[in-house]
Amino acid sequence: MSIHSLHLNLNTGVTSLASRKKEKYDLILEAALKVIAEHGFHGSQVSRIAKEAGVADGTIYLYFKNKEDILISLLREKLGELVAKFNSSIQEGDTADEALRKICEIHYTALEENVHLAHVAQIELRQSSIELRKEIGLAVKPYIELIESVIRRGMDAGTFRQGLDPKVVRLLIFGGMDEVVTSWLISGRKYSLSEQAGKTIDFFLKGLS
Amino acid sequence: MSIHSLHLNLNTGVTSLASRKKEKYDLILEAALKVIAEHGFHGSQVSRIAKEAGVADGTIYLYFKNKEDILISLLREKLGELVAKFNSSIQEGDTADEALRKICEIHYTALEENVHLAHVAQIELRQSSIELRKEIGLAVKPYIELIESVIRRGMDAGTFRQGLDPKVVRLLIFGGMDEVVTSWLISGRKYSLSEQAGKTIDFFLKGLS
Amino acid sequence: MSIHSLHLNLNTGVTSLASRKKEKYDLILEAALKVIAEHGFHGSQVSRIAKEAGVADGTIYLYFKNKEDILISLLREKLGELVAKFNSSIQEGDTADEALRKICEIHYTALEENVHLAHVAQIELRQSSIELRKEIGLAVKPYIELIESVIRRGMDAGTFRQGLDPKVVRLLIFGGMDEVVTSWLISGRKYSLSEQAGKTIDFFLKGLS
Amino acid sequence: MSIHSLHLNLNTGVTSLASRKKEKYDLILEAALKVIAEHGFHGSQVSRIAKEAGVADGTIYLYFKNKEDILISLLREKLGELVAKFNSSIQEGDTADEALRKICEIHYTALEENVHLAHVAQIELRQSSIELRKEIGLAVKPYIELIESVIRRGMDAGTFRQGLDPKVVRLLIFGGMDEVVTSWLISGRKYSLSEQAGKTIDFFLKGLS
DNA sequence: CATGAATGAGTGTTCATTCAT
DNA sequence: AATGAATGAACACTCATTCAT
Repeated sequence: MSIHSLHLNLNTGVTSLASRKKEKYDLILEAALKVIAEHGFHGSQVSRIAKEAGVADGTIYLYFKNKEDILISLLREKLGELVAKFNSSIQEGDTADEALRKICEIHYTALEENVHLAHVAQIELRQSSIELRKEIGLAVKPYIELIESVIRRGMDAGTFRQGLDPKVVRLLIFGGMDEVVTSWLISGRKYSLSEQAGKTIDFFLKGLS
Repeated sequence: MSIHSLHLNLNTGVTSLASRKKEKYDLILEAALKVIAEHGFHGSQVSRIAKEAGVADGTIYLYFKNKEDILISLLREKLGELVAKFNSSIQEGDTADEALRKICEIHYTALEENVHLAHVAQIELRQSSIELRKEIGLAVKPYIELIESVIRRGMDAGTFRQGLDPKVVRLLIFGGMDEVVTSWLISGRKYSLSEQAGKTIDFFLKGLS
Repeated sequence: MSIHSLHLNLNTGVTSLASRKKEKYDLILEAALKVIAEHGFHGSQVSRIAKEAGVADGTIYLYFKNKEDILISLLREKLGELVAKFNSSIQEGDTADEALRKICEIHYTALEENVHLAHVAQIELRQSSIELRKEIGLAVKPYIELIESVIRRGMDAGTFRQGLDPKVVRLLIFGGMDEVVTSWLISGRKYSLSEQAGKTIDFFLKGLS
Repeated sequence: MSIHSLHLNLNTGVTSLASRKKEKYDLILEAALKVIAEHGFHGSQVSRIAKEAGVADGTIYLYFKNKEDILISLLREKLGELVAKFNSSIQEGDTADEALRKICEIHYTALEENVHLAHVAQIELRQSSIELRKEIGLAVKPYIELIESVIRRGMDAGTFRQGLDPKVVRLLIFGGMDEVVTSWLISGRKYSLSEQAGKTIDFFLKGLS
């Protein structure tokens, strides 16, 4: 390392190397989110994301392995934030009903408030290769497991009836909500998504009969 | 057209010009189904589908407008068959419970028995352009409406409770089943899909509580 | 052979086999002229010419070796008609001046009266392969030689001055008229082409000085 | 690094980013000129031009919008050079005769000395689409207007006779020379083109009579 | 003679990724 | 670390021509 680079390091002394790295990393992810939401999956060339982020094409590859890595990272980061929000919202003392209601409300509200993310998560990211879809599955898993844990808690507490298979029910709940969100998006968001939470929970809790 | 030619058409119904045309049309669709299921959406070049069908590349374009048209046609044909199966299975006298149970059982069984179709419908076709996705939506609509009609029938007969919003419930039911199928596929089909129908219906009918 | 096709033969019984052949040959050429003039060189697929002529694609190949052969034949026929028109117009007793004036007038008038032919000859046929261009050269040759013969006649008669090189002058005359026609076409035919004949001949006869 | 390369570096020390960009731009144009002249319009695939220029296919598209853009640029550059040559050759004090003589001599000499250019300009470029032909027309226009200005100058000075229509005469002159060049090329260049200039001017100035 | 379904060679253009600077 | 010019593999689609009927 030369004196010149040392000098540069002194200049950036206030922000650590790690945080600078983190800054540009986030910059690119935010750019990717915006570009994909605006131009769709097929209109999201690496060069366009780089331009939006204000960096050179090559710079992308200093922070991400390849294009797919950008998408996977994007999902992981955003979904991680969402799961963190759930965890902080669901109090220890919540009943299973309350926890499930919160999950559904946060699910709908978070996507309603962040249409970009909703569009990318529900529409664009699903146009990806098998490898990417497996990664998406991994990223979604913690969320599905969160739902399962709530179901188990309800069954243990006697709030939910016995005989349910939590592995199947978690899918039915996640898939149901997922479809409601996609349908809302495709409709052109002509109604309030968060207002569907009541009906959704009502169906999940009491079923058809 | 004379009586004679009409008569001939009846006689040669199996190998008329129209049916030969139909044959090659189906041949290509079957090849497309196989190739997409095997090699994924991105590995399904037109030339590969042509090779699998045993026809020249150019022949594809005598039967389909473009590559996307193959996929749309594929979905329309297969989904049409499925909806026909539903309609012929659901008897007039069926209660809403029975009808919903049949829908779920046919949904799971049909996809379990035709893994190629399941793979294409659940994984590959979702990686398509917005235009294609709209077409898919149109193709799926009759099915979702079938579910809605069963819900309404149940509510009218007093089998299902009042206060349900059929527009939301139909999404929760379709989305739930859809997620179960996708999960089964991604798991590597390590368990029986059709055996999940009981638990699924149980949840739909009685809910969690 | 059925009675039906026999009946057809009776209908065409008045025209000999040769003339029927000739008829379809001409039919295709007329169709080609129309299609090329309307849709341009690149829009003139063999199938389109066949459709315009009311015959099957394959029928074209019973009368012409290949696509290029259609174009060459087209030019030969039409240019042949033109040269015949010249020859019948130019009287034995005409002076070279009069003959040249007639050539120019017929050249301009014929193309003005047949815009289709003009378009194909001046614009479309020049977009062809080298082989075709050589053929075009051969087809045009008799016409250029006609011009040369008039020049020689004028020099022999003393009407035209000595020292001219007929081989060069014939090119200058043909090229000049050709450019005037093309320019008129590209301009959108906003003025009368045949009215340019006077000025053209005036320049050819007296030059600039 | 050797003295030789050092020497070269000194020589090319002035090469700015812009000039290097210009270099590759010219490189591709020169390659296109050579390839089109050698293999004809239809044998000039973009990949062949790239190979001849020693660059990758994709590189072409960093400098040119598309294939047609290469041809248009080629014509504009080369014709621009030619017009510049005319302008610098024709002195203010030249009489119209002298100016016209120079135009004809440069026209013939320039094309005789650059057979590639001659071939492309006279034969290949004329096989292009209507859009391209319009571009060609635009590129040729300044040259035709140069001829017209000389004619007008001669008429004003009394060198050329009155009553001429400069708009028609410019076409007759340009078209005449053009045909002589094309004929020379098609003949296989078996005689000297530049030696035809005398006869050509002689005809233009004095006409036939 | 006539048909027209089938053929399959041929190519301009995009864009993820690299690497010399 | 950052750049961005250069790379080159990959692919849908057209259409002149053939040939079994």
